[in-house]
Amino acid sequence: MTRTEQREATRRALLEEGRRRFAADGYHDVVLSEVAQAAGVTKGAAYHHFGSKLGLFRAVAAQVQEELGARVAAEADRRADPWEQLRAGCRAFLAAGTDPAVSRILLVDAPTVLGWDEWRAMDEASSARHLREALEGLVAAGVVAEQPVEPLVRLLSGAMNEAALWLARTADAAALEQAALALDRVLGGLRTGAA
Amino acid sequence: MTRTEQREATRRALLEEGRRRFAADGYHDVVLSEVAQAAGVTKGAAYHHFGSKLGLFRAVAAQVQEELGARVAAEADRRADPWEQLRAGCRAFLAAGTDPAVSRILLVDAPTVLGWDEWRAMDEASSARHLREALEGLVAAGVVAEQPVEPLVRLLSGAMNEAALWLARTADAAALEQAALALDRVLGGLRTGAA
DNA sequence: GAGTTTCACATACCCCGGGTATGTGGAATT
DNA sequence: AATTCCACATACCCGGGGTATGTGAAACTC
Repeated sequence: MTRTEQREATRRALLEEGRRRFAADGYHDVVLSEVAQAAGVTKGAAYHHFGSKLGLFRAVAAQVQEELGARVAAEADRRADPWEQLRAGCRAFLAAGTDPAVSRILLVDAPTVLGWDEWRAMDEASSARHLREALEGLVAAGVVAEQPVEPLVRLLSGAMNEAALWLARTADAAALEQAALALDRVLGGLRTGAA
Repeated sequence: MTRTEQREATRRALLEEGRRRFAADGYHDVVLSEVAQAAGVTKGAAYHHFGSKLGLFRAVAAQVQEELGARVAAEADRRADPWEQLRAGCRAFLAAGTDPAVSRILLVDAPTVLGWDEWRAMDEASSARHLREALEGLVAAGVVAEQPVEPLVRLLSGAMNEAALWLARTADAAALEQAALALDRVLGGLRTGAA
């Protein structure tokens, strides 16, 4: 095995095992040497690749965040109408909350582990950006009333984050539909010709 | 000084210093022995009163939460109309986010330190309860469309939590008004005779 | 293709800080 | 006045993040 191959292999193994444990046990309860051992290497490898426990977490969170953003975007792009794209994206996000990797890592631990500012920057780079662009497009198209988009993005982002966490705890299948309907009503308040 | 007096005094001192440090530095970066020392006692006192570092944090968070709930309720009670009460309460909550004790302790650290379930139970006992009762009242009065209130509470609670954190970072005074207006639009979507 | 360099780790160690077990002195009880 | 009680103080343990250094095999040089 060539060196770059080996390097990539251990890096992936650490990332994978870290993701599994961070999602299951939370940042604080994960011990780095155990992650390394389960990945077939030692703690030294983890520090060589990620510099610190926080570094590994950051890499894991970034990966999960990217995947989530892609999933939401993909679901939105299956619709033609911009308003339906927004709705579909929101629903996809809510559904994604059932994945502990999303709920535990991204929504619960990341803000306090990475700090709120870095977390927000990370969120902005993926899922929040889609939300912002969708809203800006709707404002430009006159579907949503002219207004500063930034506060709106924060409100909706927070609403969905919390709702996703709530859904993750309530195994009720009907809850997802209820939350989606409630979100529809809330979003409906933004439409210009709101009925 | 009598014993119960002394007991209360050290307890209050620890609570006060802990609150200050948790708000300023975050749970992880606070070292318990330093809190105790600044409070004029030793680590032993802290363990005697609160059992663990987490115990102290729990007590601090509960206190902040209670204060916040009272503040929001007080602001709401200054209005007569139920709909205006809801708006006033929401605005008061958003404004409260500038206090690091609220933003850092309650909104950022508490969910991951106490666990999301305990955090939610705590939130429910104070601020979220007011929101639920307000919404239930409005539904009963026919102002808000008949629907499951639970998902709605989660959505709005999350929206305001995140918005409060955002406001805490943007020293802009206009931002609060923008966020309040955006919240008005979102809430407006819930009214039955929505215009 | 032997020697040299590089580098991806492994090994051994440090040390901070949460937690615990036990001591103590003064208030409360009898 | 003697005893009990209890709110702490003191001394200690130890898990786990971080670091400094060693090592062996791949990659490069001539």
